[in-house]
Amino acid sequence: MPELPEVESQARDLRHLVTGRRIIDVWVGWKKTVATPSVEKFRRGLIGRRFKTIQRRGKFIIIKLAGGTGAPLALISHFRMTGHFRIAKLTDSASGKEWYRYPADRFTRVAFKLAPARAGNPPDILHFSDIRKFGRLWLIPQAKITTLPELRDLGPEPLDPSTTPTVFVQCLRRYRGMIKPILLNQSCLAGVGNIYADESFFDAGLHPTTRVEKITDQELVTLFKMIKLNLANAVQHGGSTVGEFIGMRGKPGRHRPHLRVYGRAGESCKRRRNGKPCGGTVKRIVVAQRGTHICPVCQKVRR
DNA sequence: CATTACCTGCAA
DNA sequence: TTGCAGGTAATG
Repeated sequence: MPELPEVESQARDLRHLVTGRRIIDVWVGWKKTVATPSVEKFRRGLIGRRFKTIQRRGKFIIIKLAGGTGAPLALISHFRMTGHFRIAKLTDSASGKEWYRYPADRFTRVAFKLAPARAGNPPDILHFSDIRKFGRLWLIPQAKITTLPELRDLGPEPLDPSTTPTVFVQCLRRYRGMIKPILLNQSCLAGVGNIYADESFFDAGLHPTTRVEKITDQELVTLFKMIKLNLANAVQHGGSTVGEFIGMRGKPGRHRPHLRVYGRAGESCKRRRNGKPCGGTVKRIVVAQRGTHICPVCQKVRR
């Protein structure tokens, strides 16, 4: 579920569903999902604390916790390829031992049992589900959020007004080589992944293998605008959902039909000029070991 | 730079 | 059975 719009959608759902809720138990089914600290400290740190605020940074979700003794803590998540949160009610009467399996989900790696929202209600289970087990969770003091290496080296937020086209262009000028891998490395913008990179290159009429040093400032500004547009539209639609459901209650994102190249190999290009279709066929190539989708008519290779 | 590793499921 | 998947870190 993983690019900025999908993570933003999850963060918003979390905000509505778990803000203020208290964690009363934690189950860890795959130890490596907990990046830091040890599983025991992770459980001890979380139990008894409440979800206070929920923010997104790039593809990370940062949950600040309240309560407990000692330094205030933060729970941080990264979904990588298939991670996502889901919430379910623990209405089963046999809710004792295997509460984390309710409802049945083979892919739950970590589960958080939340105290009932109101007396008399059943507890809720917040599942961190992740088919491929690449997703990670961190529990660290809030004071260390900005120094966590994974967060420290992130570029600016694409949709933040303080991230101007100039900021973007000047950052890219520090690099040389193919534009796509540079854009995907998160250091000039945080949150752009494979789908929205391909869509933005298409909209900007840029071939993803073009070397940055061969791209003019003006073209980079256009690329930046297209990135913002694609991300903002996708956020409006609740993300793109490619494989699994992404909504916290199982609702998929609605942006998929708006994609113009990603996942459309072999189909006709959607671009029209003066009302006439471009006539090209979307092609799948490999750039920096990632599947890449282009229209060979709209996006010319340049050396 | 490119390749490999981390994992599992699914479609061809 | 092979290749592919929304990501990133580690290693030549």
